[in-house]
Amino acid sequence: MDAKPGCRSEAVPAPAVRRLSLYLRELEAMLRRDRQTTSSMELGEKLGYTDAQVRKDLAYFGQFGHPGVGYRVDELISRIRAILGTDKTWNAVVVGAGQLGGALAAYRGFGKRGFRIVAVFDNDPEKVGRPIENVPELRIRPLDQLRQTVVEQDVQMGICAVPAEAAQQVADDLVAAGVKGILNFAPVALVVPDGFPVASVELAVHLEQLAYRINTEIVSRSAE
Amino acid sequence: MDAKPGCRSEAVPAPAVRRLSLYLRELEAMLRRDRQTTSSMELGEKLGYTDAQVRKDLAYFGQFGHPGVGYRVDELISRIRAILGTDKTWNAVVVGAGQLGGALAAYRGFGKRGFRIVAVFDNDPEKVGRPIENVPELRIRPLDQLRQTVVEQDVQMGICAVPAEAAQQVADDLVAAGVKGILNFAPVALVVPDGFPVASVELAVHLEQLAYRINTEIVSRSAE
DNA sequence: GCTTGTGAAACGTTTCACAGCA
DNA sequence: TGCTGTGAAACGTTTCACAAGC
Repeated sequence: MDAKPGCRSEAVPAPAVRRLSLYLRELEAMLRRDRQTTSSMELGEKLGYTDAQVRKDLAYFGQFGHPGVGYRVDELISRIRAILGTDKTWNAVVVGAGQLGGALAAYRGFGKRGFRIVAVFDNDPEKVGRPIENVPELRIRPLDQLRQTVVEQDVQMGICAVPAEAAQQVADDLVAAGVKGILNFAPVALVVPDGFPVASVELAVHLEQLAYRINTEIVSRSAE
Repeated sequence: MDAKPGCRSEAVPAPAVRRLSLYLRELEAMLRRDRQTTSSMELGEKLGYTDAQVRKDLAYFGQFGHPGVGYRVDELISRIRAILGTDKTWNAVVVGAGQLGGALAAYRGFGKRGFRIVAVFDNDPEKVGRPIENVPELRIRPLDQLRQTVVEQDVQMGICAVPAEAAQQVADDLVAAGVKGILNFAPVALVVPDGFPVASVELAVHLEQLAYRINTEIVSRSAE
């Protein structure tokens, strides 16, 4: 993706890393159903990938399988967690205490995967001091406490849930406060230092992709 | 992506379609700043793509540019909207009136891009009848009214914002009710009829990708 | 001059096919 | 026998480079 000078890129494809997260999710579901082992074929089928794809993805990181047997579910879970870095807990803050920010701060899915929201920030004086719905221990703080919180609570990630107009300033604040990566929900391309990790969740873009696919689906159906 | 038999795939790469949405967003921002024209290079730089990439993406759909001049902003906006199908309004329903569902139902970003949330559903009797926060005209309805609403209000899309355990049932209900595509926020791989459009927003997966990138970023920095 | 549109080359990813091992 | 791990082939996407046009 971004080949940096002086950095031997032993290139793990970004799509492979993304799929790793999905394998992990399926494996955890299998574990809940008391499955002991699985195969590249079974794992792939559930997610719509070929067996070769699954094996290749895993092979980028080592040899986790047992020929003739498959993969031990619990073992593979540990390995993938270690690869993704979610074998330890990550601390994150949410900036923006609107409805989306509130929902993200309260979202249980993050906790289940090793992420903890330790604080929520907003500059609206009306909101500061109020607790997050369903999470009374999280009270909304003013943005000028951001840096202090990041340092004191060992925060590595910032989640940006403010309107587009405010997002770049929030990104600058988060970078300055010392977070190591940003998950951005605002519909703008953030400008950050070179190589700084940003992941963007484009809610409207996903609907647009869906609209496009629905239209072309209909077109190709009628052409059959 | 999915080559169907009997369907001549004149193959527009999926990544190209995704970028189209991002170009549209940048172009709309330019329009607000009263820019008349732009170039593939300017557009690409804002989003981190090469000029050739931008031109190639657009070329899949026709010839929109003016050699020596560039692209007229308003013209390109109309063209991209027509390609994506967002030159007309799409109606969508949200299923799941938890905090995430409520936030999505109230999210202004959808309306700005041509999507209208016409109803919100939940089976919790405590929630049924209550209005969505900040959107008093949206009252939560029980799921048994789903099909009727889809038909009567010409709903083309369903947004699934329920817990993982309930998501497959909701997907089945949405397909049966007649929606043409699903935007899924639950952390499961939905099983739907072959070729049925589903887009998934994996909130936790994005954080995991970020965790991975933060870890490898640090590794490659210290290796420099 | 500058910028698009586009074949051709370069690059990256996925699939194939099979050796090797339980 | 069954399944993994992996080079090699196939495929798809991005970048290059330049002819054509304003």
